[in-house]
Amino acid sequence: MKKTLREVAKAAGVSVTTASTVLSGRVDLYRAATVHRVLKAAEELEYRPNLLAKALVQQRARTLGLVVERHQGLLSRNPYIIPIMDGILDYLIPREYSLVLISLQESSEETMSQRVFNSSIDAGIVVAPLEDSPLLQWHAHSPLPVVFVGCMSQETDAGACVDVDNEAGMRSLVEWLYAQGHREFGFMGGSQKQWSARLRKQSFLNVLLDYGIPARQEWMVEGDYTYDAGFWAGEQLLSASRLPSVVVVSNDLMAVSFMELCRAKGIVVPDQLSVTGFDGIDLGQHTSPTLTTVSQPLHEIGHIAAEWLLKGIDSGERVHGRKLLAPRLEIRESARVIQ
Amino acid sequence: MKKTLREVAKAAGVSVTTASTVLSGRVDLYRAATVHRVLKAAEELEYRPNLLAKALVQQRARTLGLVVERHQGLLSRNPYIIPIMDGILDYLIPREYSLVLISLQESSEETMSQRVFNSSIDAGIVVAPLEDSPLLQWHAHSPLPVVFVGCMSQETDAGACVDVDNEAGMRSLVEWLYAQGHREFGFMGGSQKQWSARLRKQSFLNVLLDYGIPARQEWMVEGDYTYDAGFWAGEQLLSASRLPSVVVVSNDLMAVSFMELCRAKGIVVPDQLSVTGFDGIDLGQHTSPTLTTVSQPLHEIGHIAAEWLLKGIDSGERVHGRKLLAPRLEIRESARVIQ
DNA sequence: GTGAAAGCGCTAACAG
DNA sequence: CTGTTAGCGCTTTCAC
Repeated sequence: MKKTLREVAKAAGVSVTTASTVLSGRVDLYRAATVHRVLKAAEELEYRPNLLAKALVQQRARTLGLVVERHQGLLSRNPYIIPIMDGILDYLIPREYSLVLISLQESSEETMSQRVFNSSIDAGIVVAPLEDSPLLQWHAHSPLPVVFVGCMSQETDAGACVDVDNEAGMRSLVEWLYAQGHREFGFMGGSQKQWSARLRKQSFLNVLLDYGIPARQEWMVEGDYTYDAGFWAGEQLLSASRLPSVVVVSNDLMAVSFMELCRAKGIVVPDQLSVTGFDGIDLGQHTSPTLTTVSQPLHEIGHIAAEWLLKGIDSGERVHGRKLLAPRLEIRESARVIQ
Repeated sequence: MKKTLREVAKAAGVSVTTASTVLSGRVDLYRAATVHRVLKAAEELEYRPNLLAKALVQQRARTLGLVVERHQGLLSRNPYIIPIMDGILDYLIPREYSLVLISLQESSEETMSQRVFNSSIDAGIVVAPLEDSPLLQWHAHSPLPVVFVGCMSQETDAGACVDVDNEAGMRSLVEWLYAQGHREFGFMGGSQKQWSARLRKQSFLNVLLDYGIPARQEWMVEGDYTYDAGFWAGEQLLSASRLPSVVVVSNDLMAVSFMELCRAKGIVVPDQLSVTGFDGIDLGQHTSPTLTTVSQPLHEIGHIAAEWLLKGIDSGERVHGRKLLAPRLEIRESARVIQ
């Protein structure tokens, strides 16, 4: 059924070594006639190399693992992962690497070891783990290269992370809002276990501080980045004695549901209340009003993560470094000028 | 560094065979003491089996491939794939199978063989290939089990497909529109190379026929399921001498951009024109107006495809059969009653 | 109950 | 230039 190298070698009348070498492209080592016989035999037999065997002997699976925790629900509920996947794949495909999806239902150390380090991957990309995730202790469990996306690894300098510059993004957004005349800021954050949520909140507060604007407690609420959170955290915020002029929401998904809540309550966005998001997911372009937000170069993040890992795999050197990519302020309809 | 079975065996003072057998769970074959020694050694050495080696010897990689063509662009542009992936993963994870993503930039027979059959998968799930895709000739190239999603395989009875019942879905939608008083139907189809697009269009026409409503040519346009197509195919439709009362769009993505086009042109949906979609992607719930559509049980489709394949792999029998899942009519805001 | 031996399909020294 | 030899780490008859 499935043809092996040995059969090709036999058909070509050469040794397995010769067949292997020729088929791996080092063609100049052999006589043209030999090369030709091998190539022809392989062609005729429709030979397909067994990558498993190759991986075993070379100790290299040519496969990366994309590890996502599912505390936030399914992939469908984490729309920002998809463009990252595209970026990874675009880099991997021409280099003949594969991507396996590792989705952790619960991320105990146990499951992590089982599912992540048992899988035959050469390296991993970990997306947005929570602060207490065992995934952050990756290197304590495995020598495999890893790049963290959407967070900074705890480890002093051993880790590698690529992320959007959350601080710069939040700053540019708030400064822009200030320039539009906003002076009363509400904020809906994400779980403080989420690295990006902490940074965004901190940065928001810093900018307010710079402007000498006090952060009013009843306008500060905390959700968990999920669609549902926009509603329940939103309810809390809207119950304040008075509304701010703008609510800065820490991610797009919550911003979208928060806008829906506003509509349901008869609060017109942006006329009565401005709302902004963060991430730049596609959805924000289709809501009404469209969402003013800070967009992440997600495709590029995936690309860079993959690039670093392949380099690390090839060189055998540890992958480390931190790269913060520039965010882009997307000015759309959900935030308005205050006279 | 990485511990092997041999080291475990040595540490436990048993043979590799014994260690292998014990660790594979057939514990009753050995003396309790032996079992215990092996287990303890494995634990202490933090032994992780090399799945590559296991796969090689068992001729089973415990991996499924999700194959998508990229004629429609990146994954980010095919939002319906994500819930399918979730469905597959939910089935695979507890069964210790992995999922690798195979995204074909161009699907010549060449790349298909290279990328699909070269990858170490035990079976494949092919999502919505075009009519002329070599992927449909899967069995001519490989004995591996495959399930087609979102299309029927050409092969007489050899193939396996799971899909939403496009005909029933379209019928229920059009019948509902008729019941709302609509008599003038426009239609924006997908590429006729796409199986689902053909079915949906045919079914649409059939229902009109049943009602004795003529299909007016200037109200029939064809896009290609992409976001952009909603605009260009939409332009064409809106240039008709007169507008229908409703435009039935063949997928949600085009319906969304078509609604945006209408808004840009000052045509109020649904007051001046009703619009409906098909697929039930999340986006449709967040547009304004929200999109009336026919939703597919995508998670279930993924689940069933994975289930069939694992059964096929285990039994060694060819996977075949066709399963059409019931669609659900989602009545939202974009289509209205005609007095 | 347990172990020796063979081999999955391939690559990589090392001879010749 | 080409072939022989030795494994990669594991499972699996088949003896003992």
